[in-house]
Amino acid sequence: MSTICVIDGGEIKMNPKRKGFAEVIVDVRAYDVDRAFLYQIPPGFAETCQVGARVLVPFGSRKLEGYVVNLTDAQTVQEIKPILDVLDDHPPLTPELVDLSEWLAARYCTTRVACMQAMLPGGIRAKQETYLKIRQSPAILDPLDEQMLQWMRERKRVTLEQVRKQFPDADGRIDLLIKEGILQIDKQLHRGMKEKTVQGVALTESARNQYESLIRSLSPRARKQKACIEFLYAQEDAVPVHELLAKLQTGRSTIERLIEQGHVKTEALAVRRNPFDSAYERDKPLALTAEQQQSLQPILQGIRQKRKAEFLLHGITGSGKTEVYLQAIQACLNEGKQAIMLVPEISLTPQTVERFKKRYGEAVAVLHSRLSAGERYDEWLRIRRQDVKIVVGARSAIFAPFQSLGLIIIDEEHETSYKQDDPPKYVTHEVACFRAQYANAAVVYGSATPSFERMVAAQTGDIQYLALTKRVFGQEMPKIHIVDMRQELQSGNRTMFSRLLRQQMEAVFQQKKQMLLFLNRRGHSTFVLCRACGEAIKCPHCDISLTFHKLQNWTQLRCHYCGYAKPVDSQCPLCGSRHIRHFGTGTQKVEEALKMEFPHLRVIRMDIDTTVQKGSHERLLDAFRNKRADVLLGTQMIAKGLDFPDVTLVGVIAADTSLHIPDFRANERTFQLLSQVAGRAGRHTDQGTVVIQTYAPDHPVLTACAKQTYDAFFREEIQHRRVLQYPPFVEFASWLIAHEAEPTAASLAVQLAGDLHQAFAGKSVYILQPTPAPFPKINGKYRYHVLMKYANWWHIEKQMRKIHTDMLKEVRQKGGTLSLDINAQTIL
DNA sequence: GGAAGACGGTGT
DNA sequence: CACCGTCTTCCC
Repeated sequence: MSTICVIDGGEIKMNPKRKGFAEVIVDVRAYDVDRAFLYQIPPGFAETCQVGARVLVPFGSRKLEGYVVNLTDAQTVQEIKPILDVLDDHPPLTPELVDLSEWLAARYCTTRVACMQAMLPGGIRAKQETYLKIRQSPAILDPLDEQMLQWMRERKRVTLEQVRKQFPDADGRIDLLIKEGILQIDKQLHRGMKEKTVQGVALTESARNQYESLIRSLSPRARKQKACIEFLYAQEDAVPVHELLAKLQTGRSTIERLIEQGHVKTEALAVRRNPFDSAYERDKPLALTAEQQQSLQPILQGIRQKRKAEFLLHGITGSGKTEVYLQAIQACLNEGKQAIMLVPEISLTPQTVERFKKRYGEAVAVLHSRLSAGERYDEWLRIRRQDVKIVVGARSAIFAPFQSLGLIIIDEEHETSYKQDDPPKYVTHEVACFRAQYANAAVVYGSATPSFERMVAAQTGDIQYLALTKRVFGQEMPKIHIVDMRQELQSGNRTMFSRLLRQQMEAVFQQKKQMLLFLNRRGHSTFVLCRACGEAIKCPHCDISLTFHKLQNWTQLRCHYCGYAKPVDSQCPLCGSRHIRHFGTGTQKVEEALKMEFPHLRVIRMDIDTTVQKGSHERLLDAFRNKRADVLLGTQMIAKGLDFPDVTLVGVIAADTSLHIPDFRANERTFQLLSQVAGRAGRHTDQGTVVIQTYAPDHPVLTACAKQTYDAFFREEIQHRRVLQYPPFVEFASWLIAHEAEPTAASLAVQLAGDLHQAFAGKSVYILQPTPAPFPKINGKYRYHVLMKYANWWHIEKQMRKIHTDMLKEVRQKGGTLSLDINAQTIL
């Protein structure tokens, strides 16, 4: 792959008034150092110390890494310390990404470094390790201390961390031993990830110049040495030493002799840690259907035009979205620009990667969580050097350091994984918009069940709507049955399998096909449901399910949204039935029931319990794919991205569980989820069957799902959102306070809510009552949250930032923690 | 985040 | 007033 490597600063401006000072953000995640510090640029670093460079600077009494965010001519009189070192050959951050980090920090109310760290591959930064050494071993020692010292003696180097882990309650004793001079701490800064190198060899200048005479001067017995020199003479660059030795069938001593004599020199050769084991056969673009063609055309225009353009590609499963992406990317490359392709981590399977590798070969870099730190770093470096044109990756690949971006694709746009859940808690599509604006690029959102946010934007014309309504190979969509579990109960079927599901299962197994059994359970927040009428008990104000709380000696139903609370009903408030109970069936329970009722079936269960081990996920899926089981039973994790040719039946045990999650998006999510699961059935030859069991068969989500009518469902549901002022018509921010003492947590939350009320009085900002968070106690800390909604973040940003910093101080001081989630995607 | 100074309690 | 644990401050 021959690409021109353009790193910014490749062309050095011959400016006589070169800026002599750098504004640096130090690599410390704390709010009071979240500003630029000024440093002198020593003449020696004038060329390398550019915006985006990673530098080493003196900071207080320490040396720290930091990032240059601006170059200036300083006017200040105060003493300015010099930069100590520039840490990379080329700045790891582009000027665009430096700007983006500033925007991100403001948008998501976080520190600048947190944003920069999110943009860089983990492991690039230096890591400080604290080692513990034994200075002296006194004869008389506390037996516990002796035991610890013995353990340390048995290994060469131990970190403080390791000792702490091994001896959990030894903290105080370690401090004491240090003070007594028995132990010593030794802090070392380890340089971050580097390129992997192998030893390479080449002829030295002098050997090359005097080649003829050198050959002649060799003893006739030194045949191998001669061969070496001849081989290296024919080589332009250094050759990895292991390759040379293998080629010439000789050992290390040959080459070492030549090195000693000064004929051969060694040099470190960078090698790529390549995560792909095989070269892929290349393929060609497929012929497009008329619909695909119609969708592709506007995207191509969008790539060519000189401003940002956004598209929503709404295509049913099997309608060939990926081929549209691939051809759009081709057009982008033809324009000399680069492309980012984002997919949810879960669907970043070898098959997905293969599709891109086959079309674009070495021009593709892949970034996902299963790469080793080294592989990830190398892939990132290939991007940074502009050696690749395309990145396929999960969320964080949105920060790929490309310099002329032409296209960003966000596939399965509606997936929740596009929100990062630690700071900066960014929403990927917003980052995409920033970058597209900056680079005048096109953004394509793809989904079979688009998020309401994107649909509304399409309606208002902010993004262009493109639809794929037909399957490429004309397969039938699966047939979806909704089963009324209330009737099952009435007819005396008290099991968790309806008669229809049972019957379908039998048929599937007789035909030696396979099935997925989906248990739709999320969160442990239990809601209360009437098994007779199918109603979940909801908050009278918020249209959100109430959550069942068990306190010491009484139970209560609570609204996590507004704080409304009432006692638990013993009978249904609507129909008076006593068949009322709180829900929460686990996968184990279903597995037991399956074994009881279908003892001959081979079941694979996939949930958090069976997939904690690394690689177990793949192992279980492989076993199922190889037909070593008839049923794959699981939660969300079996809903997405999987493609098993022999699955003809999908069963959903109880759709209600996700329907009644106390979140305004519950309906949207349930529809997306059920559509996704349904899509797992009959993807190949046979038409698939889907059986969805529910206590609320008339619920609009379920009727829409049965008919697969996304548009009608969207039109109806969006009305509720508009009336109740939920996103996308407003935006949520969610504050969370945690503290060991419940009253403190509660009072801090009340104080926060008070501050917010005061700051935004008279503005169209709604602050909801502080309530216990959905998981009210985690790790011994009581959690309270305060939700707020507003129309435009930038109208409240300054005040929010102030409240955030003030409150953070207050909460920290009292020993608690505070976190803030801007544009929260859920109110849980 | 973390070192260094300020602070405030305790003990001879 | 030295000593020590904890809280505050400052870092170009």
